[in-house]
Amino acid sequence: MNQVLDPVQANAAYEIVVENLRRALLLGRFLPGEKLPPERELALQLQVSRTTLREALRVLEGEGLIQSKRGATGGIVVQSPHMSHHEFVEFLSRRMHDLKQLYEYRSIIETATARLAATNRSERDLENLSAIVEKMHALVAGETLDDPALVVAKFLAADAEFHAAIGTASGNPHLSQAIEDIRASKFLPIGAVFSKMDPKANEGHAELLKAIRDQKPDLAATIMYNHVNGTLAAIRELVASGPQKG
Amino acid sequence: MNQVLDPVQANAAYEIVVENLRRALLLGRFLPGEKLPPERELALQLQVSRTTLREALRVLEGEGLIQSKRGATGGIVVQSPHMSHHEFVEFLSRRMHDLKQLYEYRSIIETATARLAATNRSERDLENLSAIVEKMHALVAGETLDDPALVVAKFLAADAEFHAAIGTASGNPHLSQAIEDIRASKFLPIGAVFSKMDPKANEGHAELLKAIRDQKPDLAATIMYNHVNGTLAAIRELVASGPQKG
DNA sequence: TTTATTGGTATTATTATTAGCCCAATAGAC
DNA sequence: GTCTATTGGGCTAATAATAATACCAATAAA
Repeated sequence: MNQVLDPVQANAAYEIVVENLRRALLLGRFLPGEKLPPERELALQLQVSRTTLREALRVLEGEGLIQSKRGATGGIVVQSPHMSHHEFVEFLSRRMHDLKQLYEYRSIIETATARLAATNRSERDLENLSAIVEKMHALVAGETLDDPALVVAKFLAADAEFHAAIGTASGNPHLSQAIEDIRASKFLPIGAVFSKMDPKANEGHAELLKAIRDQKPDLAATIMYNHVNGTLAAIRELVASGPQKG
Repeated sequence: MNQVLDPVQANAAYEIVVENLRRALLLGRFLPGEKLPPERELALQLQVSRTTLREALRVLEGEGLIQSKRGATGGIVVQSPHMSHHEFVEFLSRRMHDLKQLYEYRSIIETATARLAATNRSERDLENLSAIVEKMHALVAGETLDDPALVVAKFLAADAEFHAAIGTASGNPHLSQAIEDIRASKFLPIGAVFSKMDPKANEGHAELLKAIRDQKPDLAATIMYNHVNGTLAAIRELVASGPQKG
């Protein structure tokens, strides 16, 4: 008999915890500077022992995503991403092939989702989407008031929420899941290009919401297509212009 | 802090093995009547202990997918599916809501994949696809010679291969993965409706191959769309007509 | 009858995970 | 300044899952 079956890799519990927490961090469910729940509470929520949780935390600490501090005001603090412009461009150009494939996939998924959402959206969906768009608008408007890195992080978290909400509005859980998976992909640096394209991206969101509210599937699909591929174009531009600069 | 994180479920090793083997069986990598490799060899391939493997085998035996026999000519024998027509219709109508969502998703994924494949296919891809179509043609032609249930199983395995090959031809691994995941979904009974629609489905495959060979993306997409939704329509018909019959 | 091949079973490590306890640091309350 | 509450850090013993190994039982062909 041929060698038909791949070895199974029995994931250690702490590895699963790492993936779980990393996903939450990448989706912006915890912002830089914020603290995660105390270890004892986290262990309860995740239903693992504190030992196992701590093993996972050491991994994430090694990756620079979190940092632990002892004491009454201590805790598990989320760190902000830390790549220099040069490192980031380097990272992007090395991953360009994978990124193109990921964005091709993302474009397919999210375009179809937007189209469906325009048909199936409920009033509740529209309320959610409006609230998120307003939140992003406020963020962009008040940009100078806060730490810029934190504003970007908040904007990205809201952006993730927005796309997730469109997934919900589509009514198809497979699409929702796919959107979240793409977003949580370790190599999807939607984030760091946003300093360049905040206003435009936010306009796109407002247009998209309108198309969904007006139940115009084709228009919603077109806007989403341009939105996603606009991000990819921005990445390409960055990579093309980067090497000369730095 | 709000209850933001879901409990992790540390999958037992034997559970992962179950999923692995079940997926292989659902994808038709082992046909009914065939034997899996001996336990000791399987354990080696999967890189788990024989104890763990056997635990997994007991689960699959419980599900009626395999059966173990001792002795020199014994082994782990793959069983054929065993639902009666009535049970099957019952199963389908209970799952109709999930099925609609799954097919909606499948339609999106596979239509986009066919479109890309028509552009990106290599000569090697075309050879693969031709070989599979021919194999299916031969199966349909020689239908009376063999056990009909086995012919259906072989046809389904080839069908899975065909769709997977289009995924490969698209050049996008995310789409390939999605296609395989959908196919392996426990509740996708592509299988049992095929006794009704063999010839038509096979014609669709030939047309699709032609469109991909001629590099006509829109045509390939249209054919795939009709192909997938034709299957769903067949399921709907079955469910609609079933209750009166049985 | 022998022998090779297979699944079935039992025993004993080894390892991962849990549960529980106490220590060390930190900052606010008194 | 001294408590006190809260946090992460570290240790140990118990438990459960998994692996490793050996041997038994059935089967059929040589």
